[in-house]
Amino acid sequence: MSSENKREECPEDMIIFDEERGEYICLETGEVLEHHVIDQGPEWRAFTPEEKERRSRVGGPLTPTVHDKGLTTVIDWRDRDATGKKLEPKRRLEILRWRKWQIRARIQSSIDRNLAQAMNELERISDLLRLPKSVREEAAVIYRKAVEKGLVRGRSIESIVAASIYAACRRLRIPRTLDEIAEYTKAGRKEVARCYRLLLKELEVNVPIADPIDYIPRIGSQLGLQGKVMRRAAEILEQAKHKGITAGKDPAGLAAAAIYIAALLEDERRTQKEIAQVAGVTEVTVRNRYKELARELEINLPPQ
DNA sequence: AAGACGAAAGTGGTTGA
DNA sequence: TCAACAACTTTCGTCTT
Repeated sequence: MSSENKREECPEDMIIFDEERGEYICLETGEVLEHHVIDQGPEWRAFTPEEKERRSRVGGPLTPTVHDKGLTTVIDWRDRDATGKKLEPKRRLEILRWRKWQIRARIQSSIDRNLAQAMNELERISDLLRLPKSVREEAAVIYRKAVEKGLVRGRSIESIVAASIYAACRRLRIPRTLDEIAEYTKAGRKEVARCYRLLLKELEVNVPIADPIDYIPRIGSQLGLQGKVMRRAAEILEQAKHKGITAGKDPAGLAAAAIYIAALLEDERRTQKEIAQVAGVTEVTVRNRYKELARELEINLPPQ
């Protein structure tokens, strides 16, 4: 398809994935490169002999988000056989025992039990946040490592799961704030943040520093802004980064401020309040950041 | 009436002795 | 472990559109 060609034409670092809409967007041209990419699920074509070998077995794809990697058989709860006939009482008892045994075997060790529960949590939170599959799987891998290292002992599964999700988002550069994730946990922001720091320290999970530019497509699309506004905002942030005035600042706040300025310049004005709300910061922060950006970069704002 | 502005005081997290 | 510190928030009165 031509959209694939377009994506190749675009320089790598200028492509941004807007996971809200499932689109790849080029920051240079603002062009939508690929529509409706919901997530990158397993690819079922096999190109090499080994791949064929790996994929020839029956069953779903192996996936780390199911605690046993999706390999269990589930015995139906209905007391009927494959043809739908009711089972004989004796046979029924046998099946009952079998079912019980299978459940025990499935959730055998404490690690497995832990993972089973954790994966439920992971799915729950990921669903609420509408996270793509790639993040869920990354989070599952991180969580698994945490369990294996015994980091969960003494802490709630939920908060470690939330921390894993946050780490996965950061790794894959899918901007989600800690607050958004912590919102769906009982543990609260503070505890999740502590677990997140623990994960960083104890596992070798390296996380790229949060880039405010990553927040632009999300905030921009939620405000219904045109591509040119987002491009302008990205330019502003790029300049700011070179000037070294972005360090230590909340990336969401910086992105919000850049968008505010860009929207003014492009005659697509949005109020500080609107922007602050979707960016998850206050108006005051948007104000402070945008004043600073305008001053440092000597941007002349149009008179209102 | 709504938006923008900035001062002042409070919060939570980081850093360095 | 404690205090200093920067960034951010909350709140509020004032000015502008």
